Amino acid sequence: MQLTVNIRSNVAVYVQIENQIRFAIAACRLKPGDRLPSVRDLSDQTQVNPNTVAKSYRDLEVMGLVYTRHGMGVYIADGAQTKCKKACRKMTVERIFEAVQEGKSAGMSKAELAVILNASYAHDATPYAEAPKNVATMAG
Amino acid sequence: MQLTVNIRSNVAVYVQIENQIRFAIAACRLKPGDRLPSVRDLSDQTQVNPNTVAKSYRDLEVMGLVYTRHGMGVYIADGAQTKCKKACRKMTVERIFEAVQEGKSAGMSKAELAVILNASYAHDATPYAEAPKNVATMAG
Amino acid sequence: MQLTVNIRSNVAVYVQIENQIRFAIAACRLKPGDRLPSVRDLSDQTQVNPNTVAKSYRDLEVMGLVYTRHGMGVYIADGAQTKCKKACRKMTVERIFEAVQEGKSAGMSKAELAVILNASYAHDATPYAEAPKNVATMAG
Amino acid sequence: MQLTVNIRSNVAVYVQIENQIRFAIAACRLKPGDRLPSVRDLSDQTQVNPNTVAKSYRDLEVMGLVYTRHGMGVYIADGAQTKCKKACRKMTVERIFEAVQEGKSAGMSKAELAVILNASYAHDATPYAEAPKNVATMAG
DNA sequence: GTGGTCTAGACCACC
DNA sequence: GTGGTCTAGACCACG
Repeated sequence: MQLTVNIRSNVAVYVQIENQIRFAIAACRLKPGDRLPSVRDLSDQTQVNPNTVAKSYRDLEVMGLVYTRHGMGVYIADGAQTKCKKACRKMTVERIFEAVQEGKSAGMSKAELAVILNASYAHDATPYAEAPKNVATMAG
Repeated sequence: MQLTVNIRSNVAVYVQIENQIRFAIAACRLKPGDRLPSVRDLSDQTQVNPNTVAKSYRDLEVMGLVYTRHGMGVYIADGAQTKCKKACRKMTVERIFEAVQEGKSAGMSKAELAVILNASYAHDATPYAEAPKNVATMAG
Repeated sequence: MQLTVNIRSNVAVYVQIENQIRFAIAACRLKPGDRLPSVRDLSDQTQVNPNTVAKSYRDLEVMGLVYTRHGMGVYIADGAQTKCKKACRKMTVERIFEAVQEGKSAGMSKAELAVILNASYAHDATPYAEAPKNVATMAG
Repeated sequence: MQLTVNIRSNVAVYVQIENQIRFAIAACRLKPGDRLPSVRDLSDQTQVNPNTVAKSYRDLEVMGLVYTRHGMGVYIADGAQTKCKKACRKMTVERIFEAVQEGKSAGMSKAELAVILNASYAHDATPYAEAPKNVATMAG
């Protein structure tokens, strides 16, 4: 389980952590029973304040995606994948929907947007990295 | 020039106003020399505090998209469209890029994402409205 | 008496009018007894709202630089030159002082500032026009 | 980082703050990565309302000179010095240019203006203080 | 603790 | 009538 955090992103740090874990669950890179890195380890690894990591874990527990075994660590809960897949899909739909509405409103064509989507999909990026320039230009 | 504000959106009100004006400029619905509605008028129309509207107008001025003639009103600046088109496109590219990376990371296929994009484009929404359910489900 | 008004200047229109008349008095281009253009003529000539021109004339009268002969027009007052020269000099001193303090604070040398002054003086501009690029660059 | 605000200046308070920071960046007294004083601290120190300070910081962010880490503070951005130096120089050039045009128009000689510049440079003032009388008179 | 947003209301300057 | 500035205070989100 490798997490990356982009401090300069406009997405809050704790949300970045939560989402990466949720995506990993949705994509089966994390399965029920798997153990998450300890707060301290993840904090060291990502250079993020331990309080922030703890908040992410707490939120995930509230969502019912993980459970804590005191003194043992934090584990993926049963049924997490089903919940995650639904939620992740909804989130992605909403974000694409918003972006598309904006693009339309600014006069962009459907074809143009499709090109951007394809170029984005072709690109492999660490989560929350900035979009590379060629994505923007190749669709220009 | 008709603006709508969605108080329930997670996007800040003043950003909603700024963006709608920027999109309008990018799409030539507002041209250099056109006058924006007065702060008070827009405030009345949208039920938003005048200070908030003024904040939007000030930001647009800092971006060089509008200029103020004191006592007269706020006007679209020369060259605003060029600046806007670039900036709006970049913003849309970034948002789609992020959403696609998230979707990929959660195990969604390119075809699936394309369907969402098409469904979104087909839908006519007021800016900053929530995505309608059928967009999510029809692509499900 | 030829006046020019730059709408895009950050200096208020009525101040631009007042100052140009004051400078003209200080430099003896306008002498006691000379008649100013009528409010209406100046308004037509400069495309400025008549109220604004009238305000300028009123201000100048309050300063004791002009006097109004009802139905006849507005005339330069006796002793106007003495008053103007002092006031104009003071104004110029203050503006240069402020600009120099700013330049120093931003790390500019005295020599650099002197070059800018010389370049500015060499240039003949209509009042309140933007500084031409070569002034900025030749001192770079 | 010591800031002073002159309430009696005709320059808006928030602009005074912005400019002092910009000059500090241009002169390398503030470097990329440095943290600005917190909004509340600067507010206490200068006796200015926190909203006003926040407005300055926001504007600087729009200009790309600083970036915000939510909950952490505001930091000088990479490349800020280059942007600042250019902008500060341009501002100073414009102000001197305008003042010189005014002076010329009022009949002042180049030598006279140079004397004022030298006297101003020799004087050490806190930002936005009024020009001391001797600057005006020594050049008289 | 940090900054961000929004409201409310006062006062000023310009046209 | 127009926009600009500043204050005051509340509430939220982030770390």
